[in-house]
Amino acid sequence: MDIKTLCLGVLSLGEASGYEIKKFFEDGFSHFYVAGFGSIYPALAELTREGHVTCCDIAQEKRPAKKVYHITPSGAALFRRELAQAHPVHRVRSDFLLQMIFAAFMPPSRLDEVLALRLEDIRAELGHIELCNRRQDIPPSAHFALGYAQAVLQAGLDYIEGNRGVLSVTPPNKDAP
Amino acid sequence: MDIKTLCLGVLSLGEASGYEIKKFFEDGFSHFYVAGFGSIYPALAELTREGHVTCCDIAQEKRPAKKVYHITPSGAALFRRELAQAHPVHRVRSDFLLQMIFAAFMPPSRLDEVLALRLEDIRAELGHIELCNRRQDIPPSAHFALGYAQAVLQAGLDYIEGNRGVLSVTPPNKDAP
DNA sequence: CGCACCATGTAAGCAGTTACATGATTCG
DNA sequence: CGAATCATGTAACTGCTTACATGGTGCG
Repeated sequence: MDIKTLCLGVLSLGEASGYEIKKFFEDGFSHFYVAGFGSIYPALAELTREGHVTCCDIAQEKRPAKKVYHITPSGAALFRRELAQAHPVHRVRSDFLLQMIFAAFMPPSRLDEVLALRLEDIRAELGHIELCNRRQDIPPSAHFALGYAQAVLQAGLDYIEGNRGVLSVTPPNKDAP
Repeated sequence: MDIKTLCLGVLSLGEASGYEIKKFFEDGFSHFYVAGFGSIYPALAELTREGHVTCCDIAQEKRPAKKVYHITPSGAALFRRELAQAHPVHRVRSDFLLQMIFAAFMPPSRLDEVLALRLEDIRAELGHIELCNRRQDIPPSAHFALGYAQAVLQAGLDYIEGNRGVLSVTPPNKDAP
């Protein structure tokens, strides 16, 4: 699923501008998909050229004009075809886990820092998801996706808290030796 | 962490050829890192030019000659610096969860297929990890990373099995209306 | 006899990120 | 008064994937 398909997906839920498409993913789905303006705007331009979406310039008071995109029947058909074909890939690219493999080459204080940073990130993402779960403008199945992300993040959090002990080669000295 | 750093990491555990570096990640760590030959070989060549690794041509009987790489002190220092700097990013890019958001645009049979494919992938990865966990040639902290991956995969599996019901918009008709 | 494994490398291509450019409004 | 939000876009860059090229060994 490339970014063009993703734009078609969001637009099949309703009209939106490029800016709003980015926000759609940022607010809650950022855990499993991130896209920048540098990808979204060119994708929308191409989809327009291909006739899969149409575009209306909307002037606004007290803020910049925006371009609102609508999906066309050809776009909707393309999106369904894409959904029917795509293999459900789920790719993880974790510098964190890579760092853990090589934990022995880090000073203990740095190891603590890395774990703290990861826990912080997980907690932030969990908070994000909780907020997003209250949204009414997303399809019911999106809550399934959010629940999945939540379950997986929580499992990671619990794992770190329960097993960080195995990383410290030198356990905190019990008492006077 | 780019691929050059990763190669330094593997070589700081012991000498290896490009082929063996790829296998190191493939056998067990493929869940959170994948690299192809097209990345590894050029990375090793560059590290050699920079003096961070050295290379010995080793002829073998009944199989092709291989190039065994050794890390140099400058390479080891570079790797430690990299470990001390890198933010522990953990990025997920899931077509599967994206497809779930838009599940309403898929025929029910296709939805079943997608879920089955995902469950299959998870089970395969869990099996992979279990095998790798028995390896003796990896540092103890690598088992922490493997355990993390295992916990997270298991949580995903349980979530799908426990919550796939919410995806079917049309519950099996109770009885005659 | 074909396929998988061992083993290395090059070159083209692509998807996405980062940085740059612009500018009004609103909030602390 | 600086920062964040709203809003769109281009261009360079980069890091990785894919395909191509080569060739012996061993298994079913």
